[in-house]
Amino acid sequence: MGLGRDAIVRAALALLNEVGLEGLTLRRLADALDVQAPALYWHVKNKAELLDGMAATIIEDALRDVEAPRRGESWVDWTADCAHRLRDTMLAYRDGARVLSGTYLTHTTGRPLELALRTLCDAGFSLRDAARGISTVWAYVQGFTIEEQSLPPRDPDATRHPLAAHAVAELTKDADDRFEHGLRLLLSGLRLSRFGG
Amino acid sequence: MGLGRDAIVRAALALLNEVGLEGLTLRRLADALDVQAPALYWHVKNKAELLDGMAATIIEDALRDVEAPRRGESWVDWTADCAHRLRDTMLAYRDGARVLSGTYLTHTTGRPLELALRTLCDAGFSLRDAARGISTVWAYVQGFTIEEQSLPPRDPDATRHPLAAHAVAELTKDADDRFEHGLRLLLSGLRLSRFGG
DNA sequence: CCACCTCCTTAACGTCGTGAAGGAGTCAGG
DNA sequence: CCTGACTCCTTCACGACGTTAAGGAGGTGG
Repeated sequence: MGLGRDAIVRAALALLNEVGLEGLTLRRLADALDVQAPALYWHVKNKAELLDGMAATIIEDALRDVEAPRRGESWVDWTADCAHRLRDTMLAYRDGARVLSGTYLTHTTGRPLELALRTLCDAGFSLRDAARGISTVWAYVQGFTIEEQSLPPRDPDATRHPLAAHAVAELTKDADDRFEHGLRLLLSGLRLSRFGG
Repeated sequence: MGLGRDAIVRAALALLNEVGLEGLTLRRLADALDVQAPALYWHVKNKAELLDGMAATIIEDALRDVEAPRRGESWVDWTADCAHRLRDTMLAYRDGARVLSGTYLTHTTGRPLELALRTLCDAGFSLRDAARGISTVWAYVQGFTIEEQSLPPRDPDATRHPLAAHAVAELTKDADDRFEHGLRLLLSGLRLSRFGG
């Protein structure tokens, strides 16, 4: 028995939901595991490495049971499904998106990445365009979710910037719809670019 | 004379380029200003507020001299220009994108936001669609640039995931082209959605 | 001359990530 | 059964961090 690196990462993710990224401290984590703080260093090199492990775990949880598109499922819907899985899993943890911040989509995602590339190539994309397309979707998902998990926006001066005031009101509700809308925007652009470009 | 909040924020941005976000400490910043650390608290409430000010300054620098589209300039190119300005300014500072991380596009950006909304509305978008479109572009820019400024990706196992290996090789060069490519994807999707949707 | 306000200093507190040294437990070899 | 060696954890300690409290120097107005 004892700790094990995986148990530490799981406990860190659980603790993250209680105290947030700012409050995630090695001592608190050690407390939650009934252990003294330096004990963690036997299993984990750094706090940075711990955060890396947390990010990898989040991505893995999100994409673990992604399969190749079913018969009749378009690559557009398949890709949208992956994007939703990623966002949902990030949202499942407080500051989840910021934990992934700066984690390349290639961190421990060999299999899902391979699957996505194959799916897009089968749909007629060159490998290069498939790679760029996936990377674009990933950037969007991450950017959107980071913002979504941040503090709400300040209200602009409604008399000097009336459109902005309405827009902010619009943007503070219906996050799910907004995500879906932007995602479809991106994917329809991608579909449009499939041949030549 | 003396410090002044603005001088502090400027010095912080300069220091950011030397030591990075992790190394940006109030004591070091105070040193750079020939002052003791607690002196900063006369001008700035928190370190958090300082980071907020840095983020606001970056956005302002990026969009300060954006004007309404010139005659003959399409809204697509105008929007792409704004996106490039944002990315370029973020890239001008080490960890620039992470500093903006979680800063809504409405932070001290009343005027540029208003301009963008007006431009898209003039192009035929509803205010709602204009707001969602801009927010989508912003999410993409931020997500892309955060990733761009992070550590390079790990190489996937080339024998188990051959496509992924090629894709990663593709994604580690030509960041400018990749950014432009994804941006155009997004904007062509946006153009497509202009009426109905 | 004195009181006040502004802006800075020095001292200090609690917390953080992390390193060094060592102690209990297990287990293999003689 | 004893003795190392290895694993995993403890205790102790260090330097750096953000931040607060108290107070001093400089100017300004009564």
